[in-house]
Amino acid sequence: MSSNRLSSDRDVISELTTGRLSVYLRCLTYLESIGKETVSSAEMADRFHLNSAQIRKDLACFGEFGTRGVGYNVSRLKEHLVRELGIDRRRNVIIIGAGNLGMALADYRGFNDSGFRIAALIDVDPAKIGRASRTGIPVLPYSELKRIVREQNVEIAVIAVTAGAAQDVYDALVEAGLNAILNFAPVQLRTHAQVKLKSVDLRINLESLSFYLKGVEDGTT
Amino acid sequence: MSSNRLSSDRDVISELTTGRLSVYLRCLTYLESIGKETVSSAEMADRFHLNSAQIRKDLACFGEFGTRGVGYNVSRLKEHLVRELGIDRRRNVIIIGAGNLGMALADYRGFNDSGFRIAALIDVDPAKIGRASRTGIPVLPYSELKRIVREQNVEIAVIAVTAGAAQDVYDALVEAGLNAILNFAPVQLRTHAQVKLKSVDLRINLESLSFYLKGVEDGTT
DNA sequence: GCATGTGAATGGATTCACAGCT
DNA sequence: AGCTGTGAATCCATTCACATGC
Repeated sequence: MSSNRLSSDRDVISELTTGRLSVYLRCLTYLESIGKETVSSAEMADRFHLNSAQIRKDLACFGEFGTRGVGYNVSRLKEHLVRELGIDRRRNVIIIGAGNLGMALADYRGFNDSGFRIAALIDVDPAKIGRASRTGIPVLPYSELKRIVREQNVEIAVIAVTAGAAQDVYDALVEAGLNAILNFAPVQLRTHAQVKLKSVDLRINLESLSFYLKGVEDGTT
Repeated sequence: MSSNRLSSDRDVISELTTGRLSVYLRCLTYLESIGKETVSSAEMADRFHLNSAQIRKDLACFGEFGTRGVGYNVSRLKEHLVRELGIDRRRNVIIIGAGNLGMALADYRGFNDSGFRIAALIDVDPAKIGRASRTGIPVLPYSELKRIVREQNVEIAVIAVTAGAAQDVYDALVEAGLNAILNFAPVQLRTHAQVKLKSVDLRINLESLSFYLKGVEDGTT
């Protein structure tokens, strides 16, 4: 079993696992910033409240990175996760819909941070085109979508339009050659295989909280 | 087996199930709007692509609502889900952090829609206090948090502050008596039992897409 | 005949527990 | 002695398949 297995021979890694990898990365970045050189799975498990075996399993997907009896080297593991997550180079992102949400996302730290760059906002509204977000992300015309994607080497799109427009936008994005899309519109999109879609449904999150409160009221906890 | 079992004797219902209930509700609202009176689980399963048995199981959590050989009565089932999700009455929400994201969320349709009402934005910045979002949600001082929660009968809080401030805000919200919190800050909060927390981590979603793209590049699909 | 409601079977993900390395 | 890496065991969710009732 060669250590430092390359990512290309990884077996399918679940969505849940990759989400946790991001969490680990954030933790490691913090640990590195405070000068910690080594960390054990048990220690990380404490920090979030996770199970240490799960952390070891997650990390072991990519080869053996720890040292028995010692733990993991913080910097080395961090660098490795950065590479595995594919954010060791900058990826260009566009946001479709320059409304409230689109504008807010465009200026959001963490969207314009290591690994990602918002290249443009895109809208159909002539009144918005030519303007820019607070931090200076330009609003470009939807009609130019294909050209923008090509010329700016865009890899990821964020859908921040109304529910009614989302399916058309999704189809156009696929047509424009994008393979990764993050959707904020509250609709069930008819998806295209091969194109990775993640959806964030704000409304559902609120309803889930409401459901919880209802349970408390009814005494079901 | 009494039909129309009351929600109070439901067994624990998973997060995954309740998320789907929201989706079904949205679908039923649509079907009602186009005048459909009856729908089968198979029909709904088609619409999203889900398994019909799963839909039946999800719905059966709350008692028997369908008619064998016929399907579900759209209006009746919808009304029932609304009640089960606890949005048959208005719940007041506050948003902590009147930055880009907080402002966008305050004006977001679906946050100010059947079942929810944004009562206020809350911030520490004196320059923001007293102003309002585009749709008129007022920005109130963080120092008044407790009073606002009490007087406005607030049940849900949304954390839209920086990662650094989020833990303090979380603790203050719990202290103020809130039981349901939606967090947008990219941190692992040290949580308090009994308080329901949902987190939306925008950064993790982007990283997950990046990971997918990385896989495509490496030919792992 | 047709669609629900549900026990039984399957499939995944998490956790346990320990062998193996430092 | 300590901590990783991992098969085995457990837990939870989804799917199958069919008895039940309209």
